[in-house]
Amino acid sequence: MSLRYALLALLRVGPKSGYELQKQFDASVGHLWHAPDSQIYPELRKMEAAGLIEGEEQVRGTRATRRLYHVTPAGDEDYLAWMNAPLTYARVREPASLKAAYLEAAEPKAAREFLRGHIAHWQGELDQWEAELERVSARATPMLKERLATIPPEDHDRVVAFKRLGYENLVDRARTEIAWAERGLTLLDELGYPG
Amino acid sequence: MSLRYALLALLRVGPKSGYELQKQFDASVGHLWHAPDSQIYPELRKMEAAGLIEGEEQVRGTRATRRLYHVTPAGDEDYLAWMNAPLTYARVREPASLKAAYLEAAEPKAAREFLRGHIAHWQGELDQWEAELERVSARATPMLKERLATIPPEDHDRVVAFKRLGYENLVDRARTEIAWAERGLTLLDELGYPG
DNA sequence: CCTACCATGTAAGACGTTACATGATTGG
DNA sequence: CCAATCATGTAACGTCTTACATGGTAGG
Repeated sequence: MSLRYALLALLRVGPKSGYELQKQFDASVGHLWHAPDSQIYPELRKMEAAGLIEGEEQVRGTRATRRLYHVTPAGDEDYLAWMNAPLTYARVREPASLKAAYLEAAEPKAAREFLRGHIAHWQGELDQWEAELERVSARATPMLKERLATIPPEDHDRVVAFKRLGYENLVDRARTEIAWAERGLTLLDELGYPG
Repeated sequence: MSLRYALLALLRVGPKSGYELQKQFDASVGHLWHAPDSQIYPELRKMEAAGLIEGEEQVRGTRATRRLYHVTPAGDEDYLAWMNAPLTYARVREPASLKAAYLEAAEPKAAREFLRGHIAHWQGELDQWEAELERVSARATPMLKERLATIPPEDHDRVVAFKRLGYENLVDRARTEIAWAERGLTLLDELGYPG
């Protein structure tokens, strides 16, 4: 259900086409909530059917069209209701924990590669999120610029602070995962696993 | 796909019925990977069809039966292949980050409640995982006892160490989430949100 | 006899992934 | 004219959740 609200968050900044949403998704909210193209278009249609957004058919060249979507008052209301409602948490489902808990079944080499891979994965994520955090702090991302342009200057700091908070959650997460996997590697050393 | 390997991990310890798996799931792997009853029975049937496990029909009383499943050599091989293969990581999908990043849209009271709820949620998880970590360290959980009984004593420490490692991942995660949300509350204070 | 527990599912729908599929326009 | 980019989807499949549905047995 969060895809809907991720899309509404972007559309509330200004009207966009499915294609634009798809691109900006990857470059902004996509860091927080990934969604493939094939999910965005159908979801937009569903949201339109539910009256949350309205698409305006626009001509492009001679034959092509594009649908420019904008948020309706009902959509705005729905978004705010979601923001004001408590979040429902999904039960944990952590493949890495599951694997770690039974790691004695893996070959020593595979065990070490698992932990190294874990570090590599989260380091990659961390790099991206830290870079995005930098860009947000510098108010340098296109979406953020567009968004700040629509609100009074005295609110800018607040908006940036919350955006930072969102990314910091992921940065913290990645750092924790890396530190844990490094402790795991130390454990393998202690257990005499070949390095 | 991890459900399959969570079930195999349990069945490798000893043969069990769907019902036993369901109960022990909640009390052991369920902490690492939640699955509802309605998913376990069909998955067991699929695994049997794939030749990974075999079910033995047992009589219970006069009319009732139960299926006791045990792992086949093919199932064992499949499990070890999974343990030795690199883990594929899913893209991030963090509703809490998403919400935090747009928290200026929430009412001040709702913003604070969101962060307090986040702390409450992860504190609840943390309590459970820490308790389980204690039980694992004391080698006091039924599944672990059953498991240790099947392997040579010199391997016990190793098995316990990995089990601890798995739970520590979740403990670390919960602590990080709590610390983050507390920083978020401090931010709200700084922004002059009513408390 | 009755209650708690043992035991096993189905059905509908939401959500997500991967792969496939097509065509127009703009700028060089 | 060709490549990059704009633009919009469908199809098939798998996963997960929620709710519904049924009956037997063991122990007091």
